[in-house]
Amino acid sequence: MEKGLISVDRWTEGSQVYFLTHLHLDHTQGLSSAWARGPLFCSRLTAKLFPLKFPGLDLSLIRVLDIGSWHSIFVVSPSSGEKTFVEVSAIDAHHCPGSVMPLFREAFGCLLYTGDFRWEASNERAEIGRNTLVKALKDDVVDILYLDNTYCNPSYAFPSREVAAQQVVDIIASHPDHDVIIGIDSLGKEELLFHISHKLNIKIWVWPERLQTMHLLGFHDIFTTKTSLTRVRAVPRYSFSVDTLESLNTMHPTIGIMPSGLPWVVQPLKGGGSLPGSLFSSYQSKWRATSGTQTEKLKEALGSVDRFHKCIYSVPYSDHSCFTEIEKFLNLVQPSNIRGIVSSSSCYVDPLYYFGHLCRANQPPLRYNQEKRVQHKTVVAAQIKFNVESGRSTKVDRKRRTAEVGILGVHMSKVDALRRARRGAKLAELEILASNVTCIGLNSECIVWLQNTYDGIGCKEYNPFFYLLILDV
DNA sequence: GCGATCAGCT
DNA sequence: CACAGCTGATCGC
Repeated sequence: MEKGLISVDRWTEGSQVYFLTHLHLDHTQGLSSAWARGPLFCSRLTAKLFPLKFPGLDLSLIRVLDIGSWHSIFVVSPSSGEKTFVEVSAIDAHHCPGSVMPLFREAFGCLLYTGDFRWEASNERAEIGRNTLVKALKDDVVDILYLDNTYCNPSYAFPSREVAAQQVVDIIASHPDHDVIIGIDSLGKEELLFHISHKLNIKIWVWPERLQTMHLLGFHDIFTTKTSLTRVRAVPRYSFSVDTLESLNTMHPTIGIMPSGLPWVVQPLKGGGSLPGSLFSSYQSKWRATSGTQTEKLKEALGSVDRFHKCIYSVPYSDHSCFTEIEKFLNLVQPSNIRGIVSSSSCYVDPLYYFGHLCRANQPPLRYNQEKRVQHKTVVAAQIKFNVESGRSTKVDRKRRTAEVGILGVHMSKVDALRRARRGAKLAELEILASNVTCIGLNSECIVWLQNTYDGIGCKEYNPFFYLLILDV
């Protein structure tokens, strides 16, 4: 297969055209504000979000792919020097805002790259996605399907996001006097938060950069950075921990909710399928040990909601397709061949293991433009984002550099400050706040307490405490 | 000094 | 374990 034409979610040198499926960090490794390697195709929404994630990026390099419409891209075969074209369309991947599945058609066939995707069957939006895909494919056969195989195992079974969102609403409603902390990422889960806000008629706190994102996505009223306006806060997932929750509970009754597709093994394993025995054992033993029969009662009451800590609920809200959804998707697409995109997981399963029988590799495929197929020898070399284990150097003893002391005694290096600035946090304002802290009502006891708490938890600017005590004074 | 990359962690 | 992500440290330019 000829390399050097097109890369998807891969940013190394050597391609003529680059595609981004969505703006999650693990798909943009290697992409930076200084990007200059070539035209960058993405969805309209991703293009809109780009300046926030990559300020200073040369926007003239961005090419917008509208969902369902076709674009012709001229490329040059590195080997023969021949000019040829690739047609590309985009299907909504329903993973996070702006996420798309690029569909390529060219002389040698048809390729579909799902990126990360969720293929729900039950709602109107999913129906539109399905119709867009059917229309785009027409009579073409997908020769190679690059598949998001994150949950490509029958063990992974979880409900639609609509159902999971209602489970979250039920949990919050059943804790009317509790504060609520929900762990989210920099992009995604907006509809969950919208559902909560809509059903409970409540605003939702998010951190400042996330509010900017929400505004770009068109949400203008339901999100706030003022903690006094709501008891529901969505915080970065990495600042969400048992320690954080326990600390918050020393001040005010607080529950945590983790929306995630990960630890859900609801259905028993069917014949032929097995996961390594250790895969979930530690996770499961954790909540079994701490919650006992209460967990069972809760599971009965709330379906597949689990509680692995007395104040933390885990809800099966996933932005990736579960096994049965992958199956439905494959029944629809019926590709000639499948390649899994996600290979880093220890429970990686080659999609062919479960879905090989759905492939029509033995059938003579009906290809797009048979004539051109004979004339040109170029193929799309979609470079796949494989997390191949590279020979990593052995561990080196690292000396801990003395950290500089920043605002409020929080350890903050220059690197921190830079990263913070890149994320759009207003460092200067925070410093002013800190220097005038007595003027805005925090007494010295409170500051000492804040310093201790802050250092003790080890979370930095996104720590719920931080905004609780500082930004909303 | 800065960006890229790695290791560690959740 | 790791859905996606942050942080600290090192290395090369």
